[in-house]
Amino acid sequence: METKTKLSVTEGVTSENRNYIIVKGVYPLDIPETFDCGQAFRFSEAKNFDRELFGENTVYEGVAKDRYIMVSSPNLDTLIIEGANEAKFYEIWYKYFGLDTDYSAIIDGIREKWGEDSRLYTAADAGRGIRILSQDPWEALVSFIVSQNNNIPRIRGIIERLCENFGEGVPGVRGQFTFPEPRILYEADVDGIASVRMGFRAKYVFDAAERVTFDHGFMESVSCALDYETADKLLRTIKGVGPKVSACTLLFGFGRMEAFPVDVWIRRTVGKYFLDEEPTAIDFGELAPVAGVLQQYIFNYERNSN
DNA sequence: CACCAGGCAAGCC
DNA sequence: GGCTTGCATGGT
Repeated sequence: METKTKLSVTEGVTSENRNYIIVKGVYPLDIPETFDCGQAFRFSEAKNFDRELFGENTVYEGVAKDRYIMVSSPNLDTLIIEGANEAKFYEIWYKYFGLDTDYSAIIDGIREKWGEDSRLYTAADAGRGIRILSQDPWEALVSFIVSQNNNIPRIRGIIERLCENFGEGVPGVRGQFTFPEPRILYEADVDGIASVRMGFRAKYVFDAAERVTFDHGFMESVSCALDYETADKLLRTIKGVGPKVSACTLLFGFGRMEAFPVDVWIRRTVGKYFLDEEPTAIDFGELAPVAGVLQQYIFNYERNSN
């Protein structure tokens, strides 16, 4: 599902002397939907932003790949990023925002396989601006360990405190921090990690930090594993990483689009989508390689329709 | 004040 | 192997 349409990138500098780019041809991409659907915890709506550049559109800000950016999507075909030039866009953000994947083809595929009146197509259509972000694997691993038996607002708070306490300040911006390196969290020990009020999850994050710090090939082994099952088994040798956390880490951090995280929402509603099939035995057909995208449409739709 | 939150490990049988 | 229970913390 490689994307075929060409993007057009315009770059410039704001009156505040910040780089920006305007990318056209990104259809379908919706920034608020993408950052609010529970896959990333460090981007939030910006209150102060350059109205000359962004107008009255909703703007999100945050740190990814150790860089601070402000982003908006004035329509589903346009992406504006402040804090990047064209070279950095192709080097970092093109992949981060999933622009190498043809989401129109996925949504068309859903309509063809399940029909226009199906609940799955309704969910996909409603969330058609969602994209699976390609996040840092270590950040994704820790974030989804923290997510277990937890709610999204509190997950965000915990991750924010973790970065404030153990990350590094991003040069040139106040109050923005990088995600802490494994070794820093290992050295902080369980008590230090627990100080950001993540409760029983601190010992799991410590176990992950210890593993990644001292087993240098670990993340690479997960990344390079030929089949999904091998990567999944490796991740689950970390304490606190079960099927759900592993699937989310592989989907959002390692780019394994075939991962299908089964959480409470999926378990509760799977029968409305797939005729009482077991979540682990769903027939995705040709869409199996991107089952994670379908999962995200369902998660988003069910969570918002209450 | 119970109950729940993008689950999991440990302890049972 | 499958099923039950406790878990830190904060929001409703």
